[in-house]
Amino acid sequence: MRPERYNFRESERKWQKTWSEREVFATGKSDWRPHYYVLEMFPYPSGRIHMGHVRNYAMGDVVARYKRARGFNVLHPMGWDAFGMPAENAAMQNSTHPAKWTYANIDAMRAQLKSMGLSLDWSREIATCDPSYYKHQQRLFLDFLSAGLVARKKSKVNWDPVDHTVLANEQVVDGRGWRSGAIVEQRELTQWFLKISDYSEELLTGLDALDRWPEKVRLMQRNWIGKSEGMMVRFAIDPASRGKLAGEAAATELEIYTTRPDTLFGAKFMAVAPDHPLAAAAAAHDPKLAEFIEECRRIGTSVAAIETAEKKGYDTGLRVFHPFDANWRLPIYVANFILMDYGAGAIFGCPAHDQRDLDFVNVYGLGVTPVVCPPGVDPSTLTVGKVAVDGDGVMINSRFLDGMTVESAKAEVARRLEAHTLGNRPQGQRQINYKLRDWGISRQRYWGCPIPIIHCEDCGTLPVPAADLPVRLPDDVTFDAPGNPLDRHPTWKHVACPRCGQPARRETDTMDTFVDSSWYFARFTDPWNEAAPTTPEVANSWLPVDQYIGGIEHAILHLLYSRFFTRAMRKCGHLGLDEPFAGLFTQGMVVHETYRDAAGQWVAPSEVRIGAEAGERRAFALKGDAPIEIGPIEKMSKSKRNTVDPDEIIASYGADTARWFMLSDSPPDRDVIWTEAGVQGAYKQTQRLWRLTCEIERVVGASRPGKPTNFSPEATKIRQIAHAALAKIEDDVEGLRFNVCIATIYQLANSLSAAIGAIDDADIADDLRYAFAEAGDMLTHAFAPMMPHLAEECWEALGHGTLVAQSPWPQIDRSLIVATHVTMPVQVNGRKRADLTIERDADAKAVEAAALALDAVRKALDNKPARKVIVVPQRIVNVVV
RNA sequence: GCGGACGUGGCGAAACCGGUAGACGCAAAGGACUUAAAAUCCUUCGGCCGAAAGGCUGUGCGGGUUCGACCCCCGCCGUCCGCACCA
Repeated sequence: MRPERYNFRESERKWQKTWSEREVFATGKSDWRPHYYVLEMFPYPSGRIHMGHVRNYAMGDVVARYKRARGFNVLHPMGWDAFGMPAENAAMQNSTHPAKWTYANIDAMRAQLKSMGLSLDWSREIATCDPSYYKHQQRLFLDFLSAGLVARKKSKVNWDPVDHTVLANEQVVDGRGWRSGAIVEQRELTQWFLKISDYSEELLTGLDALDRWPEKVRLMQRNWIGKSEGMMVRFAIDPASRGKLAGEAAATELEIYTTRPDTLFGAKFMAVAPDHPLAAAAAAHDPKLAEFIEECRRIGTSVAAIETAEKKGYDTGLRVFHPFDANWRLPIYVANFILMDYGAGAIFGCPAHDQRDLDFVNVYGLGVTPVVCPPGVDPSTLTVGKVAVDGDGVMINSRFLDGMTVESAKAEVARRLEAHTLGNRPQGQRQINYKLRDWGISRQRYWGCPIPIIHCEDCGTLPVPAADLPVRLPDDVTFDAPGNPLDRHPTWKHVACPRCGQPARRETDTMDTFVDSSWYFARFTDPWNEAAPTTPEVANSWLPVDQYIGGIEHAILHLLYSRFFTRAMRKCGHLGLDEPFAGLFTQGMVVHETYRDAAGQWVAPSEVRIGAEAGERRAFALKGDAPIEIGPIEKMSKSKRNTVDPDEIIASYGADTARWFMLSDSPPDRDVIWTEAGVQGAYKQTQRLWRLTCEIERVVGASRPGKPTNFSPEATKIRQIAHAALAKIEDDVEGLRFNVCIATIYQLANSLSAAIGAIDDADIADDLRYAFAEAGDMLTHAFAPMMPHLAEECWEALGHGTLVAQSPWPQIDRSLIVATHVTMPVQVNGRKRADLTIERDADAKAVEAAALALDAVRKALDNKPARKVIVVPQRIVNVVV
C-alpha cells in the first residue's frame, strides 16, 4: 500500500539527490538533438533568495523541463552577478572583506536554489567577481579598445563630496547622495566610455525583428534611443553685436539643431545652453551673465528642480541674421532649458509651435507669429495664447513657404539651406540625432572588474598586455576611509610602463557592474574555456537565448547593453550574431498586504494572525493579540516588512507547493498576490494529485496491460479527455500561460477523479486499465514541469522504473481529440435558446434544419418564420426573426 | 505634458480569429463522516423575479458597426506603468 499522504520533506530530498547523482540536468556537449537555451536573469548574491526569485526561476524551470521532455538538448545554467556596492557597504559596516561576504552569500543562495529543485546545470556556474570570469571581461575591453569601441573622454558626473565617488543617476535622490545625504555636485571627470552610440541605428532597427519580445519593452528601448530627424543650421552672427565677445578668435556663427525647419519664419529668438562655448565667451565680459550661468548649473542636477523650474534666460546682446532675410535680426539668449549634450546645444525658438519656446517668450515678451495653420481654422482668426499649436497644417506668414504642408515646407527649407553657403559650407544640413549617449563605465569603486589600463607619463594610456591578464583586485584593502580603496592602496597602482618600463600608474577605476551582466549568457555556453571569453562555434550553436525571463526593471539598461555587447563581440570575433535574446518574457512582481501596529510600525506577515470580525477580515498581533491595521498590497520589501521567506515556505509546504502557487492564478506577466490561503490551497492540490495517482494505480493494478486494439466507449472517453487536455497544456506552456495551464491540469484531474468514481471496481477490463494508466502518465507529465518532485513520486507509483525528468512527452493521438459529434449553441436573435448535438461534418443545411426543429427554438420563434439563419460550422447557429 | 497598458462575480482570473461570458482556483454558506477537530467528500455560489421550470439583466460609462461585441470603431471616466525642458 502506498502512503495516504505525500511526504514532501522526504521526497524532495530524495529526488534532488537522485537528479544530482545521475547528472540529469548536465547539458551534453556532444548531443545531436536540437538546442534550446532557457535563461533567467541571474541574481545578485544579496544573501537570501526572495519570492521574486522563486517566481522567476519557477517559470524558467517549467520551460526547461518541458523542452527537455519535448526532445531538446536544453541549456539551463545559473550564476551570480556578484560585483557591486552592497558588498562594499557590508565591508564598511561589518569589517568583512567584500569577497568573503559575497562568496558566503553565494553559498547560502545556492543551497536555497537547490532546495527548489530547479533543473539547472550547476557544472556551468559562474560568478562575475571571480578572476576566471573577469579576466575575459578585461580581454573584451581591450578588444573593444582596438576595435575603436572604447573612448576616454571628459564628462559631467554626479559626484558625492562626502563619499568621494561618482553616483549613478538612480543613486541621486532629490539632488542628494542616497547614502551620505550630501548635495551632489556636477563634476567633469575623465571617464572610460563604451561607444554604444555607434550602434544607435542598428539597435533601433534590430528591435523590429524581436517579435518574441514584449511590445512594451521594445517601445521603451525605441524611446530611449530617441531617434529624431532634423537639420543643423548655422546662423551668421551680426558683426555689429560681436563687440560683446572676448578675443580675436570670437565666433562668427551659431549652429543650432531643429526638427522644425519649416517654422523658421516663426523664429523669435535664439537660445544656447548655459555651458555652451558662446555663453562662456559672452560671460567673460558680463559678470551678470556669469552669475546666471552659475545659477543654472546649481539647479541643473535635481530632477525635482527641473520639473518646477521656470523658463529663464539672459540676453547676451549678440544678434544673428535670419538665414532667409539679411535684415532680420534675432537675439541670442542663454537659457536654462537648453541641454548642451543634445543636438548642437543651441536652438532657434519658435513660440507659436513649441510649448517651451512659448513659455519662454511669455516671460520676455518677444512676440508670437503663427506659421502653421491647423486644418479647418481660418488663418486670419488664428491666435496663440498659452498653448502652442502642434500637429499638421498649412504654412502661413512664411513667404515662399505659404500654402505648403509642413512636410513639403521642411523639404523646401532643407533644399534651400543645403544649396546656400555660409563661409565655404552649406548653411544647413539634414541630420539624424539620437538621445542615446555613450555608456560611461568608470566607477571609483573597489568591488568591480579592474579596467586593464596603465597610464604612463611619457607613453600615454596603454592597454595591459594580454599576457598580464587578469588584472586582479588586491585582497589587502581597507574601507575605513571614504573614496576608492584601490586608489589609496600603497602598492597596487604602481607598475612599470609596459612600453618604456618607467614607473607608471594603473587605472584605479573599475567597470560598471552592468558590464558584467552584458555577456554572461555567452560565457555560459562554454565556461571552461580558459583561453578566451567564448568558443565562437559553441556560442553560436546555443545563442541567441531562446527564452529569457526576468523583471521589467531591466527593460532598458541591461537588455540594451547586452544587445550592444553582442554586436561589439561580433565585431571582435567572439560571437557571430546580433541579438542575444530571441524570446523575452518579463514577469510580474510578488506583492503582499502590508501591516502596521497601533504605533504605525510595520509588522511582518509572520507576526500577524488573520481572523474575521463581523464578517470583515481583521488582523491581530500573534503576540498579545493587539489589533493590526491591514494596509495596501505592495511589492514585497524589507522596509515595509511585507516579505515572506522562501525558506520558511519550503520548510512548511515544500518546494513544489511554493512553485505551484507562484505559477497558478495570476498571469505570469502580472503581479501575483501572496496569501497564506493561496499557499495552503496549492498544498492541498499536491496531496490531491497524489491521492488521485494512488487511485489510478489501484485501478490499473500491479501489471500494466498492453495497448488493446479496441477500446470501449468508456475507455475511449477517458483517452479523449486525457489527450485533449495534454494538447491544450502543450499550447499553454508554449505560450507561457502557466495559470491557464494549471487550470487545465485541474480540469483533467477532476475528470479523472469523476471517472474513477464511476467505474465498477469488481471487474475492470484491460482497455479501461490501459486508458487509466495512459491518462495517469499524461497527468504526471503535465504537472512535472511545475511540481517535479511530486511528479517523480507519482511516476514511480505508476510503475515506471525511469525518471519522469528523463522521459519523453507522451505522444498525443490527434484523431482522438477530433470528436465525431459537436455540440453547438443555438441562438434566437443572439440569445442562446438550446444546444444542438450533431455530426461534426454535417453541412450547413442539415444543421439549420436540425436547429429549427428543436423544441426550444420553435417555442422561442413562436410560429414566426425565421428571416435568416446564420450557421457557423462547428461553432454556433443564430436564428434571426 | 508625451507615450503605453489595463478596467469582467466577494477575490485571483478564463474566454486563443467577432460566436454559449465567468473555465479553473480562493473565500463563503449548507450538508456527510468524526466523541471533537483537522483532513476528506457532496451541494450551492454574478444580480433581480420565481418553489421550480424558466425569464429578465449583466464584462468601467455613453454611443456606433454587426445576425451576433469583454473583443472592432468614436467619445468619456478611472487605475497603473514608462519617459520627461531631447529642440
